[in-house]
This record gives sequence, structure tokens and C-alpha cells, in this order.
Amino acid sequence: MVRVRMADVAARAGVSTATVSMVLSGGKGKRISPETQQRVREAAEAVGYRTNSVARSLRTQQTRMVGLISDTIASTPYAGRMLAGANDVAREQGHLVVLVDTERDVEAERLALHALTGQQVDALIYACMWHRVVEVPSGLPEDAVLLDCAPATGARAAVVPDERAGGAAAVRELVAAGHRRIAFLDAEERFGLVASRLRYEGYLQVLAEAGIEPDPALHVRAEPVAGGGREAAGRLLDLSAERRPTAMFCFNDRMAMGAYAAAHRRELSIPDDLSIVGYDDQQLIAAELDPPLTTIALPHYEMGRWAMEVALGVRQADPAVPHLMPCPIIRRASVGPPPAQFGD
Amino acid sequence: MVRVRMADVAARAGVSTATVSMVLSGGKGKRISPETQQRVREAAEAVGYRTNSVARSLRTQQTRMVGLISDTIASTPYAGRMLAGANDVAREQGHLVVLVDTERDVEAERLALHALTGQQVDALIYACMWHRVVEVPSGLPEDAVLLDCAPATGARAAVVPDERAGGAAAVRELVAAGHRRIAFLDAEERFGLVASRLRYEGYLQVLAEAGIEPDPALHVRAEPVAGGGREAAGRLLDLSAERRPTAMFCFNDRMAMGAYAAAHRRELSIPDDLSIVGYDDQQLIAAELDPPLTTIALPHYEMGRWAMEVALGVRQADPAVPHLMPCPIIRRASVGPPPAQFGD
DNA sequence: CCGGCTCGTTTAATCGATTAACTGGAGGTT
DNA sequence: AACCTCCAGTTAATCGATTAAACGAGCCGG
Repeated sequence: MVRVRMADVAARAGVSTATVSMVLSGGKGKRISPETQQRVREAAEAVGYRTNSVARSLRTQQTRMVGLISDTIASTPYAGRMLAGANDVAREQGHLVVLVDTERDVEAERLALHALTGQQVDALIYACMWHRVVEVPSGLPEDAVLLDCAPATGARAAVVPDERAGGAAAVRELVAAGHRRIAFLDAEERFGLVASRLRYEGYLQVLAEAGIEPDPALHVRAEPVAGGGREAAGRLLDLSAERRPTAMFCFNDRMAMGAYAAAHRRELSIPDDLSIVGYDDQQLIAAELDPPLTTIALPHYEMGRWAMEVALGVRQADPAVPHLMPCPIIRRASVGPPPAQFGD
Repeated sequence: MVRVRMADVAARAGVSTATVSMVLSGGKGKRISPETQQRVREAAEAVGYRTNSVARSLRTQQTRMVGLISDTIASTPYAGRMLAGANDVAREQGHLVVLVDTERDVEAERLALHALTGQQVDALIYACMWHRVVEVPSGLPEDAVLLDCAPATGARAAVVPDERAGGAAAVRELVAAGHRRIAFLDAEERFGLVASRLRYEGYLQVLAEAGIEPDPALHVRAEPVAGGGREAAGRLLDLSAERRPTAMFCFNDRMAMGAYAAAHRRELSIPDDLSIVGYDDQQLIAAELDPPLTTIALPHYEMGRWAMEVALGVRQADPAVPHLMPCPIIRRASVGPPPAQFGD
């Protein structure tokens, strides 16, 4: 590939490189006569000139690149939406995203940080692929933005889903449908999920608002996968009629998928006999269950956007406290009124 | 952030920048005395020097960055595995990945190409998030690698899944279990899926090998989602006993999920009454169905690796024909022998 | 004692664009 | 006529590293 330099354009247009630069890099500074501009542009077009951003970056000290360090691109299907949000904003702002996946390896993280700062990126985003509290790696610049994680110590611009409000919305949906015996199929504590505690808080809050005494027997824990959900839902459905829940709020859509299986196995129909709300709005699951699952969406795309907007200075952020991104409820068909014998 | 230049290190070590450069950029060319090397390294460490790769890139004409243009990061959960494969190789080779998502917009594609070539990336990968034939965008360098797509015209290094072999493996698994009436739940033609045709070819090939006359009634098409699978599977299961299939090969795991639902609704047990094989090994679906789904995995990670290896010259590729990456079968629990009355 | 050879290091050109400072000439003012 | 002001563009320094070529000191052989 032949590289065309600015000098080549200048020569062809019969002007200096300075003139070419001024014409091509927008109308700042001195004004160049329209004829000359025209001539330069034609020359550039003719020789197929493309400005070399490495050289420009060296001179201007900005690369129009943003580093995105993430712990794992691979293992979750959420990643895409978050990247998409970040990427969209980057493009809108004329920036490129440089992606590094550290696979949760501290050494890899250090190297990535070196590589990116060496690369003179204009901004940095540190992303987790599921909501958690992180020890900020040393060497992470002050103005880096945390995406889907909150700093264990210190103040940093950060954005996380508003899990508490999401949990509340889920339960509120069930309360509104008339349910009073609402179970929470939670993740086991050993997974140490921030989301687990917060969604539970939302659950309790709405029960309190509705004047429903929480029944500890309805807060069950299992592994947050389909199998765990099936097993936990099974236990609940095998309770005596008066103790059995008429609705379940599941920690995630996979558990909800398991709850569907448990209900079907017992010939219970959703939502006639049992209402279910999930969490995550997992692509290819939630919408495809039968009936489609009412669930709370994680705002990955929006968080990705937010982080990139803050990183590029398009939006201000208060570093003192993580920004809470709302988790909208996605109403589908898994919630209905409780069965008649439980109605009012 | 104070920027430390090589000159600062040189000053502190009492040598020239040339010496610092030679010490720091590996032991090529002239040899520097061990004492000086030591001194330089200490100085660099002391002032916290980090080489400015923009400057280096300008001089050496290589950026150690690889551009990855993809049509949609967002809409599929596969993307992650492909990125992960590419990213891993890039890291092994000391390169960074610059990601651009064009969202299938031709204009965005053109801009991305400009941005990346302007950025002087050392290599380019053009990725699709599902297997298809693409019109290679004009301006894509000759040595760019195509990932999960084949060029409509011209010869390019490219890698795609071996769908035909995958389809064959799926059907062979069923034949081996003793099935003779094997349905193919295909995607509708209007989606124009390359994979559809190839998997069907694999299906036919294995039937032929096994001496089974293909029954056109067992090749049904539907929308390739759970609902389509449910409906198509339902139609097949409602056939008379002697026409009904004992096994189904589904175009993808979502359709398989629908087939499960159809079977359950008819009180058929998997795999006792019906065997099912899917395709994609979709995370969070295949393994979580009950029983876990036997399926064919799309080798996204491996294709990502392959593309990056070719892009970086670690591996040679024949541009004349796309490289076919094997799709391994993932055996779980949805395949068994046909029901007794159909056995031999 | 001098030319030649190593060895370790420095000098200086270079990559390609940006931009502050300057220039030369047209036109205006007093 | 002398001086100022614009205008349209040029000159040259600069960003920070790499590297071919040059350099000087020490050593050896004749």
C-alpha cells in the first residue's frame, strides 16, 4: 500500500503543507481563499490522501481513542450491549474504542493499563461484565470511568444498575396484580452478588409498602441457574396450599426458566396458577419462554453510553457516588391475578 | 498527569536518548554495557517512564494495533466468544484490538475503514456476527481477514464454521442412536441463511450414508426462534404414529427449546419418546434445558483466534477458499434410542 | 609511533502532521 | 510619501521515539 503524505497533496496543489493542513482540518485559524481550498481538496481527492492519525496524535497530544478494559468479554452475553452503548457514543464523538480483555487476571490488567496509557488514549473505561464492587487497580487514572461496578474505596465516576428499584418494580408488579404470597427465589449467598442483596431490599421494601408481612419461608436461595430455580421453585410449589406462594420473583431469568419447568411438571399453568417475574431480560430466553416472561431489564446499553459520555466529557458525573441506572420492567405474559381461591 | 519523556530518563541516567532507546527496546543492534543498561533501567523506573507508543508508531510505521470491524456487536450473544478468541491472540502477540461496530450501515463501514486505516492499524479483520456471504466493502485492504463470512466475489482469507459437517454430525448422532425417522426443523428460506442450506446438505448426506430415504414431510421450516420450533415440532408430533419422527435435528437451540415445549405439552418425554439435537450451543440455553440439550457448537472462539492469527501473520491462509472450522458435537442428554415400537 | 579495529555511545535525520510566528503585497489613511 | 492593516499563505519548530552513521577511546600489531 503506497502511503500518500500531506506533502504529496501540497505538491500537487502547489501550496505548502501548512495550507493543506488548514484546509483539511476544518476552518480554524487563518482563512484560506475558496479557490485554494478547492484546489487542495481536489488534489487530496486525486491522490487519495488520508490523514495519518498517528502523526496527528503525536503533534496534538490526543488520539481520539478510548481504552476499554473489561474483565471478561467472553463469558456473558451481556457484554455486547454494554460495548454497543459505549461504542455508539464513541462514534458519535469521533472516537475509537480500544478493547482489552483482562480475564480477571491482575497481571493482565496491569499490562493492559500500561499498553493503553502508553497508547495515549484520551480516556479510559474499566468495565465489569456483572455488577460488583471492585478494588480499583493501582495505576488506573483518576478520570477513568467505572462501568457496571462500584469502587471498593475512593471516589470514582461509576455507573451501576439500580437493582433495588428493579427488585421493587418486579414485586410491585406482582402486588398490583393482587398477589400477597410472593416468593423471592434468590441466589445463594456464597456467590457474593451485590445484586442479590439489593434486589432483596427492593422486595422487602415493596412488601412493607403494601402492608404484607414477609414470610421467611418464601425467601429461598439456590444456585442462580435454571437447575437451581427448578429445584427452589419445586420446593415452594410442594408447600401446603395456604403456605404456597402464588407468585415468584426470580433472581434472574435462568432461575425463572427453571421455575417454569417446575410449574409445568406439576401441571400448573403460568400465569393462571402461578405468576413469575424474572430479572435481566436475557436475550433469547425471556422473550422465548412460553408464555413470554415478564422481567426486569438490566440497562447495559444505557450504562455503556453513560460511561462513554462521562469518559469523553460529554456529561458530568459525581464521583462521590455511583450513578444508578434505572432497570425498566418488561411486561410480557407471565403475570396475572392470583388463582381464584386466593382472590379477595 | 505529567508526561515523562525518554529525554528525562536519559538526563537522569547521564546518557543520550539513543542509549535509552536501545536499552529499553530490546537487545538489538549495538550492545550497551551492562552497567549503563542497569543505570538506564533504574532511571526509567525511578521517573516512571512509559514509552509513548504514538511516537514509536510514527517512527517505526507500525502500531501494534489490529482493527476489528464488525457488523453488530450488539444483537447476538455470540460476539463475545469471537472477540475473546481474537483478543487472546492479539494479546499473545503484543497487539491491541481496536473495535468498531458498524451496525450494518454501509456509510458507517466506510467511515470505520477510513478511521482504522488512518490509525495505521497493522492488520484488519472484518467480522460478521452470523455466518453469511458478504460483498466485501471497497477499500478493505487486500490482506484483511474475513471472520464468520465468505466473500461474495474475489479471494480473501476467511474463516467460517463447517456447517455441513456440523449438520452431518448432528444427524449421525441420531442415526447412531438407532433413529430412522429424523426430522429437520429448518429455518425459513426467506431468512437467506447460509447455514440453513449447508446444515440441510449435511442432513441429507448422512441419511444417504445410512441408506435412509429422506421423507420430504420431515423437512419442515419455521421462523428460527422458540415459537417457530414449537409450532413446527407440534405439526410433526401430531402426525400419525407411522409418519411421526422419532428424532429431530433443529436448526438452532432456540428452535430446539420450542421443540421441547411442544413435546412437553404432548406429555412426551425427552429423550425417551423423542430425541433432539440442536445447533449453536447457545450459552444459557442449551445446558439449562431439561434435559440438557445435545447440540452442535459454533466454534466462535476458535474462528476468532484463527482470524487474528492470520491477520498477524502467525498462520498462513489460502485466500482462494474460506477455512472451514469444525463444529464439535456437545453430547448432553437429549438423545436416546427410539421408543420400543420403532426399535428394530 | 601510527594506522586500523573494536566497542560503547552520541549525533542527527526521520516519521507526518500541526501551528505560532512571520512575510510580502494590496489597499487604506493621514 | 510614509505608515498601518489585512489578507493569504509560508517557514520552521515541534510532538517523542528510532536508528543509520559518526565518533572517540582503548588496544593491538607491525
